[in-house]
Amino acid sequence: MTISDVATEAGVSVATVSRVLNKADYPVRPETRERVLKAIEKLDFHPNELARSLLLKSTRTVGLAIPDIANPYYPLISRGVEDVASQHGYTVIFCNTDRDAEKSKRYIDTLLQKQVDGVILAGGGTDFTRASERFARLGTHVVFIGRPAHAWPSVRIPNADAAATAVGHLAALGHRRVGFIGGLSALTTSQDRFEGYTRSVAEHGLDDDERLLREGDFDEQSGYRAAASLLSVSPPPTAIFAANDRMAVGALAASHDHGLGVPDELSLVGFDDIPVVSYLRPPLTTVALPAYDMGAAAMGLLLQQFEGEGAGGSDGPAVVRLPARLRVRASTGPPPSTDRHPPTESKRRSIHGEPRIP
Amino acid sequence: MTISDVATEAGVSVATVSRVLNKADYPVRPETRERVLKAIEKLDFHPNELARSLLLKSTRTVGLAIPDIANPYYPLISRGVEDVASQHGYTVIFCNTDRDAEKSKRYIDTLLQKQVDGVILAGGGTDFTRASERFARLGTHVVFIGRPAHAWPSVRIPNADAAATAVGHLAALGHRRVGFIGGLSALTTSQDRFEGYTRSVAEHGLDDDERLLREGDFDEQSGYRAAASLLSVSPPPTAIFAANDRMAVGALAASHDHGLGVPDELSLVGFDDIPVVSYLRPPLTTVALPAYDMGAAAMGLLLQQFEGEGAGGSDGPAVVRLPARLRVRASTGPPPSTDRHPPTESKRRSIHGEPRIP
DNA sequence: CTGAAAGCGCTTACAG
DNA sequence: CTGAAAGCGCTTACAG
Repeated sequence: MTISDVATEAGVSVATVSRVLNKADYPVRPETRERVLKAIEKLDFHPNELARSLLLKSTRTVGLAIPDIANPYYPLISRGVEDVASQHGYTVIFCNTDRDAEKSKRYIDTLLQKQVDGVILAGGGTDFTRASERFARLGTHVVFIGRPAHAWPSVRIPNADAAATAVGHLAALGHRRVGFIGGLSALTTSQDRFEGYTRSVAEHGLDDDERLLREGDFDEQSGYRAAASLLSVSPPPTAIFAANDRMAVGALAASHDHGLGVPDELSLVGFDDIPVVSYLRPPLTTVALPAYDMGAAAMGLLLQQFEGEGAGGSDGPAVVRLPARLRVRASTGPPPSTDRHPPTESKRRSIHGEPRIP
Repeated sequence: MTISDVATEAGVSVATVSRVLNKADYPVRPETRERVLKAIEKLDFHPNELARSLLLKSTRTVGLAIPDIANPYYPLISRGVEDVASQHGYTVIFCNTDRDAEKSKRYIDTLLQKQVDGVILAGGGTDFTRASERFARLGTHVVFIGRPAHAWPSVRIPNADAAATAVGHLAALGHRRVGFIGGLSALTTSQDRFEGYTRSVAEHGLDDDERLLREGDFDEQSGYRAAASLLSVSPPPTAIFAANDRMAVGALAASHDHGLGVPDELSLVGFDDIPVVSYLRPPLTTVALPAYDMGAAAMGLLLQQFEGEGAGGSDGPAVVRLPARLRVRASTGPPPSTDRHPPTESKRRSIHGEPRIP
């Protein structure tokens, strides 16, 4: 079923069929157009995009590389990318890299061969640096979600500031010993969140005790273990800040299994605001990231680049900065012995607001 | 950067380049092959798959239509599809239909134009019936995840039996009044799970009270509301079976907010075994579905069809049946007043095993 | 307003 | 062992 079948059926040339298909305003005699439309309908004809793309040098397809769609942080980002793409007639190819160099490379080759118009790279890992140079050299547009190693267009989140705000919230409640469960330390995201923690500890004069630091790998189990280990430190922390929600969920389970009430005996803060955490009991205080918007914005940046093709050098790569927001829920409260540092009235107010970062 | 650039660089014809690229065993003089390889390397050449696919009539691309990747049931299925696809050199295009006829149609047109070799249709909805006929007519292979309206190759789950087993588990614990929170009743999945509930209620002589039935829409909020409403029935159920985990998570939150201890005052069973539920406290008793395997099996069926191209009619469409498994965790226990129906020793044993269904 | 023809980047008989 | 040429299904100047 090709365009020439349609042409035959309608008794016109393929050029005419192509015109009624693609050029709404091209002058075609109304009754000719009508006949062509009828033929298309009758044959249930779908133009072969392969042939079209080959000629037009655009596939209207983009690649999205993420570590793992099964990680609950990514589905919403993906939806954002996908919705905006689909609204503009683009299609998305998914790649789960597992942050594995081998897999990443294979996917990149595939995307290149499929002639994608652009790629969105999320979840970091050092492999992306060389990859993005390759894409760029071959004329494929690149957008990062997160802080890229070099100057690429990107969608950014104030990871450090948000982490500092989260720890500040605990300090305002009267906590002095705040445990930290970090993510994979190779990732800029982890580094930034740790930096925010450190900064806030210094700023509020909290206990600067390296026995309060743990590194997880962003999943529930690592959070469970890290929390269990933190709780055996003496004196134990009265609050724990985890660098993502999944680890915080693990920490919540660990607290429960250790017989500690949250927030009465231990306060808990996560990061990401993945959908389930507001349904935990207690619901989790966390830093909400606009995951859907991050995906949507990344696709928006790509679209912008497609249009600006050959627009000439502007002032540096486009960067979209999206706000994070501390969502205070019931997993945080004053430490067990509040008499040492009763929160002042002004501090208490700041607890219940929803600081926007930045 | 095309194959003729490589040919020029290596001082051979494009035919030769094509041969070293695609025909490992085609006789090419070793030093010629060497020169071609060098040229490819030097130019970082990637063959344009568009041109290749146009000729070969295969894009090595498949479409995956799911309701919503942000629904935690689908990421694992997607991973299964994606991993198997990628292992065999196939690429996956994602489509979030939101079970919306308009969107589904748009996606189907897109997939058809992109000349995908096959599609995997998951999550049901009536739109797929016409869609799959269209695909088939145009030579695109179709595989369903779930029970298709007509005879298509599919990956199946014993929804009814598993639901019956889950309710049977509650009956064995001594429950007589078991509330049911169903999913969208238009879906075969929901219908099957409800049928299992009904069958088990009859089989174990449980209260057959339609005031114990609620319909949700598979998300946490609807589960919360349905549970809240069920708890106001008099007498209230001593256990609730929700047709999926997200609704069960909502029900757990509702129980908590109503001051009911789980499982002491109310037992709760979900369905799906999405990753987070084992980290809830109490961890949720649920029916585990092999989500990853379901995706992997679906892609496997597709691959099988690609190979069996023109193999001639076998005996009906291929169907892969995957087992479900009741995972008994701490959210289920005997009802508050066990004296009425103390579980027997044999029943208690059945509680702690992990029945495999079928 | 319409059509004939070139060409996008490949693969593969066919001929040598 | 290697190359010239046809052709996959389209789009678009160009000519009429």
